[in-house]
Amino acid sequence: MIPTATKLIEACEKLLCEVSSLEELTARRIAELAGTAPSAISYHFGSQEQLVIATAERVYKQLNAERLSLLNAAVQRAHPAPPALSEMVGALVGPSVRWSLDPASKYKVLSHFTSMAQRSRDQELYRPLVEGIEHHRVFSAHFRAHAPWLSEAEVGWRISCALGIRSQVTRNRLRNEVLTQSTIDFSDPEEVIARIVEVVVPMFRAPA
Amino acid sequence: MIPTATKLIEACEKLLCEVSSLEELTARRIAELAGTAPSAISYHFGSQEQLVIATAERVYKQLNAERLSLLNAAVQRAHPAPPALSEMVGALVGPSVRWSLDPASKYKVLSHFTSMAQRSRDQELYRPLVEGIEHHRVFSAHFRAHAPWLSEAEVGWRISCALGIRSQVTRNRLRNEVLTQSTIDFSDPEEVIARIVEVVVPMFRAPA
DNA sequence: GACGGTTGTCGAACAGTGTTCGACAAGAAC
DNA sequence: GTTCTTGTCGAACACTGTTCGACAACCGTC
Repeated sequence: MIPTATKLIEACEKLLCEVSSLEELTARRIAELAGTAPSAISYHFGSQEQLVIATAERVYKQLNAERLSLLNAAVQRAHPAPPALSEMVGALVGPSVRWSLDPASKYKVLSHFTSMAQRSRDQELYRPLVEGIEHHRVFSAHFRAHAPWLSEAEVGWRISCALGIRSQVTRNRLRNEVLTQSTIDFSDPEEVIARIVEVVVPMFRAPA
Repeated sequence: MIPTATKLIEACEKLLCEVSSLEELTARRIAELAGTAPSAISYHFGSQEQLVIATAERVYKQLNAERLSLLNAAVQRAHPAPPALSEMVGALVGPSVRWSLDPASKYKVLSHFTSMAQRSRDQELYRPLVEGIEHHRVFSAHFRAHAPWLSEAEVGWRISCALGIRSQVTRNRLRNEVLTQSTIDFSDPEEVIARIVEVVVPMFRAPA
């Protein structure tokens, strides 16, 4: 017997993947798919918004696990030397880029979630998720081994920049294609990752 | 006598600036502020969504004008030499960064607009605005003078990356503060711009 | 076994949303 | 004077997320 709360999360996740716009995600449809009543959402999660947050949290954990697993694999391969900068950047931005281009992935849960976070009236709800960046600290340590002239904060800033570039390709694909005159194939994740590596690596070079 | 359509745009703009969440932007409030009936929105613009698009378009034009004016000023100052890379990057990302930190600016119109664009069911409505990048072409030309080893498309890609980094600071301020351990004052636009310049300029260096 | 109390489920009702539609008015064109 | 267009308004519609009271199922305690 699956608990209703779990069934709601699973229905919400599935619906978020199918739907092309958040307007199509309604409490009644979630409840129907979960085989329960709409009021069950409020009862178990407080609101529909918090149900979506709980759903996204699960997916985020999977994404971050994939990042760390890629990073660890790179560390193992290069051991005892530190892994190449390009491999670390690839581990950081690779999973999101691949997910965003894979229709079978759960990436749409995340993209819908971030757009919901921006629209919400109660920003506090999102604080715990936004501040959860332990996985980034792991990256920070390895990056510093490659760029000892940068402080931990400076490395953190560059990680943030890399993620900003990643968002630009996963969110504004159309705009990117216009700006690059379609010379980059933004439907090929490996090419996109290579291009990101190309601009991010120089950020870690020693100052001239 | 101001036409009703104009009054609606102005009311929408004002409301978008005051409001902290898009949920607070309702047809009835817009109509009330404009001194007309809610149905006037559908009559003049087709839908509330299209009214917001028309409102955002006006603001975008002002932002892009400011960018080009900064770029031209830099060109004049440096003439006949090309302006410094840092000044061009500043002209590109500076206006959005300053607006986003100035409560008196109309930046909230734009941030609400982009979050609405992501949620919409009808992406086609936004295509004209997203594809409008003539102002970026002007930047592209000047960047190339500084980095002749890059193709126009490669320069466009770097412009896109710079804008992605910009979005990261204007949208995810909280996350940035955590990642950089509050060593960067993200409420000071000039410091933020300097930090962006610091990571973007190396992207244009010649390959090693 | 009988009894409260907790926990969960359901459906009706509520206040709110954007949009549609028919009625009506003002003005221009003929 | 009539007809057509343009614009405005308010009532109505279908929909939204959430609340609330009724009811059922379970649990521990007497």
